[in-house]
Amino acid sequence: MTTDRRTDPARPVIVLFRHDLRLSDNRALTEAAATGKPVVAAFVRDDEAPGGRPIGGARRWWLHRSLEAFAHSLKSLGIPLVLRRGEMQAIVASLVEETGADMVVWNRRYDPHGIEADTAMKATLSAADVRCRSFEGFLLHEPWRLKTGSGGPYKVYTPFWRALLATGDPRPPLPAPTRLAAFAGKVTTENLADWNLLPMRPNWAEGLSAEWTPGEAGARRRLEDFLSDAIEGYSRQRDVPGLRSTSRLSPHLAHGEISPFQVWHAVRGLASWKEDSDKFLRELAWREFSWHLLFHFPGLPTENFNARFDAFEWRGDETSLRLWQKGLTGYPIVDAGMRELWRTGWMHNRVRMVAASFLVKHLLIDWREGERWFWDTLVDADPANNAASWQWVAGSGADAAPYFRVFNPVLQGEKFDPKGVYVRAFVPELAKLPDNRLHRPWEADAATLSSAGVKLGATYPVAVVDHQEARQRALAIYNATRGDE
DNA sequence: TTTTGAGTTGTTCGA
DNA sequence: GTCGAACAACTCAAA
Repeated sequence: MTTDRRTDPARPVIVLFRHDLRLSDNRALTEAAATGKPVVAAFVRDDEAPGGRPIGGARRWWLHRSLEAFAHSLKSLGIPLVLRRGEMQAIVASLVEETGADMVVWNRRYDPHGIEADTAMKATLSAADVRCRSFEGFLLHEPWRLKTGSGGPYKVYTPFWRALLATGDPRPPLPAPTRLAAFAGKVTTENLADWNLLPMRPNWAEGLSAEWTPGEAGARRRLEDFLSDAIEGYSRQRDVPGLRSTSRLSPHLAHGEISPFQVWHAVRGLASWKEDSDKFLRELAWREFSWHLLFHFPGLPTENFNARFDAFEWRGDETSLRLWQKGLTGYPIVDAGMRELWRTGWMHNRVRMVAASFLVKHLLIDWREGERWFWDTLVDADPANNAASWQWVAGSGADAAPYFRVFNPVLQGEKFDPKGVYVRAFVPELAKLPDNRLHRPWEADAATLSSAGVKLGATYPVAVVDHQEARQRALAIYNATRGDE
């Protein structure tokens, strides 16, 4: 990969940005700075190119804001951000042509389309005698490096985690470059506004704006807040959706506004709260595991990891799918989660499991439908975590939940949101119900309902399925799927 | 090659 | 109310 080919110091180096919209701990950028060559910074978007998967609505909003922030940071170093979209290979070839660059650097991607596109790009560039260098930065461990004793990829999380720990601490993060040589020539850029990433009418992004600050500075602040406010007690409180007890770093990581190296070392460096920081680092390692799986099983977002599930007879019930999407299932914890997702572009992890399990096991709707909905609505949607987690819940995935594990939405609600802080925030029409009926409004007597202003079937839906019946149905079908093959 | 131990996140039932 | 067992086998990872 690395050649000894010399480059001409007067000719520029192109730095490609994709999922790494940050200045600090950005190896490609640091290496470019170290050459002393003039730098051309380009964000190239190929999700809409053939073979790509267009990013969803929530990520479009995020990307717009993140690019604004990133362009601003680069500008403070005297470098404009060039925006292009299309096929990676063609765009970069034309950038080389326009600028006379003799070197291109980037941080690696790990999704199947990204790998393919970058491989093709590299071949084109190398054939044209342009020096290429690619770097790590999105993942702590290159997915091809961690192997089981017999040389294969890991399919179970715990051995993966142990192997990850056994390789020692990942490299420390790099500081942001303090100076970059600007490229004197003119490079045309597309207009961010022309990408139409922001929703217009209706503007559903207000809730997203209220919750998130996309960009490197926002990511850093989120990490600092987490370290000062929430890491202590994380192992116990992370499951309580009514507390701000998780890091909420996922969308920042997905866009590369912060790197896993930065997160790892910030948390690893904490002297106290060992149990809590370990627990959190295990979560970070789940992200690694999902990408490891996607790398080795590129079909993960669309195909059952466990082929036995190909015979599973999902119900294609459009009506209940819509109710689930809108947060109108009649189960308060599920509805709160789905509405949090719609309003803020994010959902608490515990509630993701409950809501996902509900779609798959109570409604018997194909996990791919859920995956698609999350892809469109999550600001942190990525092909690895989203697919791996859905398959995990469905039981078709690697190291998956056993089929008989059917979350009871009432018990989950009462256990993790006992005071109803979460449900009341997102399902205000139930807010006046007492705690002991909040997660099971159908058991409230008429007086309680009426004094709370709740009329089932009118102000809040009647449950779309009965838990016990749905559970029995799921167990029967899952059971049948297991045997015959 | 064979064997062995283990495997994120739960629910329900009956003692 | 609390507690332990059953739920079911299967596959993975490593010795």
